[in-house]
Amino acid sequence: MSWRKEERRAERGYHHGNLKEALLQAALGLIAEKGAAGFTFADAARMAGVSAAAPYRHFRDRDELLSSIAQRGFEQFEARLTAAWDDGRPDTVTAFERVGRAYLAFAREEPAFYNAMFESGLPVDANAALQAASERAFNVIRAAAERLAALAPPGAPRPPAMMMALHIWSMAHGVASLFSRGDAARRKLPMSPDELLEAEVLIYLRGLGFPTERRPQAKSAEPPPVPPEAPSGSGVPPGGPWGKPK
Amino acid sequence: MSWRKEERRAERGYHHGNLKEALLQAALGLIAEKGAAGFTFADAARMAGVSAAAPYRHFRDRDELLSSIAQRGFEQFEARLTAAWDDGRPDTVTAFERVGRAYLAFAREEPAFYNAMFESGLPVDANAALQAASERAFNVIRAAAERLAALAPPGAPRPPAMMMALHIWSMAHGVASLFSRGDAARRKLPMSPDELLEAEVLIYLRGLGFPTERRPQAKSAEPPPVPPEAPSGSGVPPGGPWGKPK
DNA sequence: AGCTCATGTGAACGGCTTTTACATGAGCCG
DNA sequence: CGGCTCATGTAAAAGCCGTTCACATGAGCT
Repeated sequence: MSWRKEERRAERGYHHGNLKEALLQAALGLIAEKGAAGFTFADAARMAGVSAAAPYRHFRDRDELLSSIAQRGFEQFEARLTAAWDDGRPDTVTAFERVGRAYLAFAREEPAFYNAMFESGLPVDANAALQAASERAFNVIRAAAERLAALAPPGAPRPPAMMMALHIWSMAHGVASLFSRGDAARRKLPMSPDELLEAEVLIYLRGLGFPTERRPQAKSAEPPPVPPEAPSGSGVPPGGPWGKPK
Repeated sequence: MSWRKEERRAERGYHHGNLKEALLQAALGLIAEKGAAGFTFADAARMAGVSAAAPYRHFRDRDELLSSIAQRGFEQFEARLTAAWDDGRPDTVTAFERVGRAYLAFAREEPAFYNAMFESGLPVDANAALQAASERAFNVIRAAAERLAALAPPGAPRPPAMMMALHIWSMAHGVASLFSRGDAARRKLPMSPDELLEAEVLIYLRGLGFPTERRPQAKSAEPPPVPPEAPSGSGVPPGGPWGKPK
């Protein structure tokens, strides 16, 4: 197999042709394997079949490659959250929970992106484009929270949508960081991270007085009536959001 | 100032006397400054005034030093959470929220420990002692949740204490990670991380049907009556847990 | 065909981690 | 007190990484 390098060189010639992309892909794989801390610029170059100095033609330094990956991650993240939200269909609460699950799914299925985005220790404001991408992703949650806030039961003071969005974000991020990723997933739990987060969000929404049942809503007209008997029993499946304790 | 090294050597002689401790302290300072990723074994040695090879007499490798710090961190963390809980005085809900604030305070005031414990990327199960220390810290939250669960309003199904503990942990960790530490703290927020977490926990507890007012409770006898008018107004300060929207 | 400039190479520097052979001296034993 | 021993520290070296620099290559334009 020692002809590999020469052959690769012969195949591609002196110039790679698409090195930037190849480096991003290589780095993605390496980060998925060994984490952002273990990832090495030289390794990525080797994997792409170029010398250790070549990457510097495309990235100022290792950090810039990392933050490029983080930026892409935020873009894909935004796309997945947007798809999960699906403009609040079929009803706001259901869609909202789907966003929560999408958050966890992303953390689980794209560990490299998630790592670069949230665990690589690179400063949020290092790159203006990065920060913007991060904000766009958050804005999906924020917009969803706004729709949800608009459905708040009348009478009670309306919760600020921004606060709700931050709360949901912190729940999803907390569960993902602690229980849903790599080594952390090895902590033994009585339930899956998905179930854990779903219950958490349901209880939270109930605390805000929302009906937490899932059924189609009027488009955006009158909010469904809150059962007058007591919000604590409103529409939650029997046993509450956490199922029956055995 | 170039006599410094020789003088230090003269002061301490060939043997340091307390190198292990000195290295831990040096590492703590370095991690606080530059994060666990930027921290360097060689730097710690330099700071302690010894050669780069000396640390290997006390730690198998860099990771072992890191996990020693994480372990100490979990011990101090446990102590602070235990103090905050204060065995549920003056009432369970108040004490519970104090635990939440203690979580954030620790993340803020001991960034080096927090970093080593949660952000250094070292596997949770690398070290049995580390894992045990981590579990002891979590058990404080768990025990508090158990006391809280015992106060659950009668009639409704009782929430599993373990689940509550995990929920609270994820909220505190999410807020700390996203908003309360280093670079992340630079995200602009409409409220302080402490307020954010407090509101989050209050809403969550209300979602479980808990009275979220703060007033002395009977020792552990009958839970205070839930005002029959509506849990959504029960004891929460005017404006709800989030203050008045302006 | 010739030129130019983006892209890739190899060598070199300094720094880090870890290992190895050797140095030192604190504490114990006789 | 004298000598031994072993924990603790040192210097040197190997191997890796990030980064820079002068130089090579060849794709695309004129």
